[in-house]
Amino acid sequence: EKLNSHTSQALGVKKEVGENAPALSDDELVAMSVRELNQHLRGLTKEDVVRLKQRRRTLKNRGYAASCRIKRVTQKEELERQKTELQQEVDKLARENASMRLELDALRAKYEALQCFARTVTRGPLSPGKVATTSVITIVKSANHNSSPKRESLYTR
Amino acid sequence: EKLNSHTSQALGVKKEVGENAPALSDDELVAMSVRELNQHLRGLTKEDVVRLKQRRRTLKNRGYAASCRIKRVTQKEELERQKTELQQEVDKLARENASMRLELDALRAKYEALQCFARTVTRGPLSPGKVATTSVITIVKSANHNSSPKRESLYTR
DNA sequence: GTGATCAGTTAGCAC
DNA sequence: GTGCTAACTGATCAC
Repeated sequence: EKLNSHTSQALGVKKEVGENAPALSDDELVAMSVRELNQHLRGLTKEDVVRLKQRRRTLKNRGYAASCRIKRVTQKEELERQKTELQQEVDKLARENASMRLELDALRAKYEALQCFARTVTRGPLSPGKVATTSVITIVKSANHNSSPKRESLYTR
Repeated sequence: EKLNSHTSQALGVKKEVGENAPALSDDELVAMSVRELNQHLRGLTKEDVVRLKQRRRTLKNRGYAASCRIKRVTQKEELERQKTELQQEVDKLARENASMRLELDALRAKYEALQCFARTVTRGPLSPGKVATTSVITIVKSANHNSSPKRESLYTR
């Protein structure tokens, strides 16, 4: 917005095109090496040398400020990116967690049912097998309705 | 650093203490309401009025710039805080996940062991009712190997 | 001397 | 007119 439209005028940099100074542009001046700069400094007033060096410094500073702002923005974006990434990981883990919990509950129920069945089988080797079969079916049904993990754990340990 | 040490001088604000202008300080001027300001404007040159208003505007802008920087820093800190929070949540969920996976594996092992046991037990007796019992076990067993929730539901319901 | 960053200033946008 | 913010500047620090 402010841009550098004024610096070359308001800063009072001389543009004596009649001399050996070929009216350096801001871009040229800022890109110049110190060696190159010194060549352009020949035949200039000591005051002009100071002014030109100061203009160069100011132009450099302008660039530094720009990269500073870019860096700031970049870092902020990076933070937000990492935040999004972490949030996705949280979601993924939470889903895994939930499905595992379901699986665990289901397996506990099945285990419990099998346990009851095994108990009845080992307890009554003399009684008719039809009774045992019927009891297993009943247990499987009740295991489906009972989905509380806490009470189930009493049986599995 | 630069501070406001120059503003009251370099900006050329008149401090005619001999008149009815009591030499406003920066703090006073910036805290003043428009109503109050107008009272202090009485008897001043139109030029001075403009200058004083401009000084007020500049002082205000100085404050705005400061709060803008504070806001920027605060937001960055907030982002980092949220990031840390999310990272902790990830760690917590990952731990839960790992322990559940262990629990699941352990339970699967126990279940399989019990299943083998039940199989051997039911194979022992020679009564005629065993055919029905064996078939029930077979159903339960196939439900175990198949850990997909969708297909499992076919057996548990 | 170079690069980075802070505080202050200015321009310009939005309300 | 008020508040905010991008760009710029000068001061200052670290290397």
